[in-house]
Amino acid sequence: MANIQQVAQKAGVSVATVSRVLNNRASVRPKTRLKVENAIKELNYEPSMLGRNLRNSESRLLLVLIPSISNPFYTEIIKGIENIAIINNYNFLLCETDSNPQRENIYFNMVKNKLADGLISMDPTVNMQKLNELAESHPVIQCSEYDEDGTIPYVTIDNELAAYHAVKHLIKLGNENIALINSDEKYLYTRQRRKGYERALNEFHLPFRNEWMYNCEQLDFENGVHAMRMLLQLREKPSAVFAVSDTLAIGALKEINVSGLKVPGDIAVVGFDKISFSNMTNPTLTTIAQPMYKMGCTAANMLINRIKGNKVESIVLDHELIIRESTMG
Amino acid sequence: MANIQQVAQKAGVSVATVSRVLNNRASVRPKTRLKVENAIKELNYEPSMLGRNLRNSESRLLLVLIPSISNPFYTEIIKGIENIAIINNYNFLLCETDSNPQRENIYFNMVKNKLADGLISMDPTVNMQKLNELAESHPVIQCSEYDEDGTIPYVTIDNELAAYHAVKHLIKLGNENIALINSDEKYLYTRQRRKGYERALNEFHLPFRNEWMYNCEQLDFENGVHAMRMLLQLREKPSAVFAVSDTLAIGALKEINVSGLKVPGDIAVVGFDKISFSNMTNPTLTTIAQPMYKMGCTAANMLINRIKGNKVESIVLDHELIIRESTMG
DNA sequence: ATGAAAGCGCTAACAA
DNA sequence: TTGTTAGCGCTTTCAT
Repeated sequence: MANIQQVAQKAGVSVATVSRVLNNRASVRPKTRLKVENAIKELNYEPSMLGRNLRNSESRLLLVLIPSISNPFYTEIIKGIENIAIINNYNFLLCETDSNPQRENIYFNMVKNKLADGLISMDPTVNMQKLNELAESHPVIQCSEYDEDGTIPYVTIDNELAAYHAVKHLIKLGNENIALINSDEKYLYTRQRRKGYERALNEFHLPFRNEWMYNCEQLDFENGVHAMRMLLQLREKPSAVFAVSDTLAIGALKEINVSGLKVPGDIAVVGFDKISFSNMTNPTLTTIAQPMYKMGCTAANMLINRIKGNKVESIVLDHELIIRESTMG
Repeated sequence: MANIQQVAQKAGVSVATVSRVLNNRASVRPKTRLKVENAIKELNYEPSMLGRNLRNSESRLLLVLIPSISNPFYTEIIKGIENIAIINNYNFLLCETDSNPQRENIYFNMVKNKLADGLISMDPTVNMQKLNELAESHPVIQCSEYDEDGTIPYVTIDNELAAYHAVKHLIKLGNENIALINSDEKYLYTRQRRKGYERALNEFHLPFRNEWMYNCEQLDFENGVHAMRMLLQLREKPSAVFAVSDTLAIGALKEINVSGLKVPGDIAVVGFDKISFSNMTNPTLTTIAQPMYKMGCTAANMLINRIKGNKVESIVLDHELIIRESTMG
């Protein structure tokens, strides 16, 4: 593999001139440029980013932390990040942490070791202390889940308001007994969405029962099935369910179906996230859409700004209620 | 940010000794090692991979080409790759090509530019000529889809045999009119699976009709719905459907449901891939499971071997028929 | 417009 | 066991 030296030699110029051609600097005579370009072609030369990166002390690589790549929630956000990254000539590395601190550490170290120029965390299980520590000396942005007390800039939606809208929608349809299938209270968004749920119930003076609030450890299908099974065993069954993720809601849908009840006739269901599969269920799922793509773009832009050394402010984006069959008689 | 020089100075040793400590070389007196370790701690030193990588002329980064990260088909394979990568102290970059040649080029260039040490392609739409070209001078492995005529090593399953098994299963259940919802014939796996379908029909002397073979451009839900709609409009309807992907099959399921027919009572359905959602449908989906995780591990091991300069041979892995509700009365 | 040379941070060959 | 030094491939400053 040829290097810049050999190109310079073959073209009969200095390495500095070759570098100038490579970087499209203006101050090169067209004739010289041509000589260099020919040499590059003849030698099949490809510049090594290893040398360039060391010299410029940058890697042009961004890290994106997610708990699991199989979670469809993240796909659109990632596309947004990718889009902005590519426009700005950055690459990005999708880092699956599996909520495993060791994995997390690998990626934190990549930033510290200059293998990456910055990091976007979308992992709600991330070690906040370590993340804050990293952010002290390196560019870090949080996307979706964030630390209320920390100083790391974030992009998110108003989770409380979104939950409030979802529950209000169910109330307006005439439901009075509304259950909440929620995530673990250790997550900020869980607490925020519960608040929104409670606010809607209070506003309409509806009954509030602890047994209608079910907390799951994971946001997956099985937990949705299980949660719904529990709710259906209650003496006083809910007539509507708000699940804080579509996968949970799809699990609930399945269990309602299995038990012989109908959605939305017997029980209405609202999910959260508008994952692509939420449109493939039977019935299709009413859900809260987050502006995923925009969120990804915003996060990436914030990070790149950070890397450039600029100050960036946190941003709260709008959500939208998507009404589909699971709440339409 | 401190560098190796400053550590050496603070510890009162040479940079070579610091390097030895960093790389756990044996020939360092415990006392000296301690001095260096203290200096590292005091200065909060983190070695720069930029320097190390240039010196070692390696990036320890692997590229994984996929058409779309939102395709659940790839998740388990990726986990396999990740696992092996981490064990061997490699990182990997998930590269979404969107079947866009320009994107593809970015990633090919990363390998040429030494920003990545090798590449695993899982993209059936990849430009085979360019891939073969790259493989001439750089480590490349194909996973799942491959080039029959090329010389690039690959991991895959026996697609023809898998399709044969799926169709035979439907035949054994008493089905005689079996439709095939297939992908585009430009893909090798499409042609291979069609062959398996035809072989099973031939073996049992079953009718073969062109109108029962439906080719889709994309393997998504909407195409499955559409394909099934076409099949249901035929005068002679099939009593069973083999779809070459679960997302297609789930679309077919939906359409059958909408049309008032029952699965498997009226029409039995078999999918392909065993994506996680195939277990969440109603009824659950009979499908062909590929050893995804193993496939990923195998591909990664092959690539790392390639990078080390070893010769590697292509590998064909076993598949498995997973019988679930969509074919069980 | 072009070249010479320093240096980014690290590893390893060689010397001591 | 430790130090000295060259050099990985590139960019950029300073001369010319």
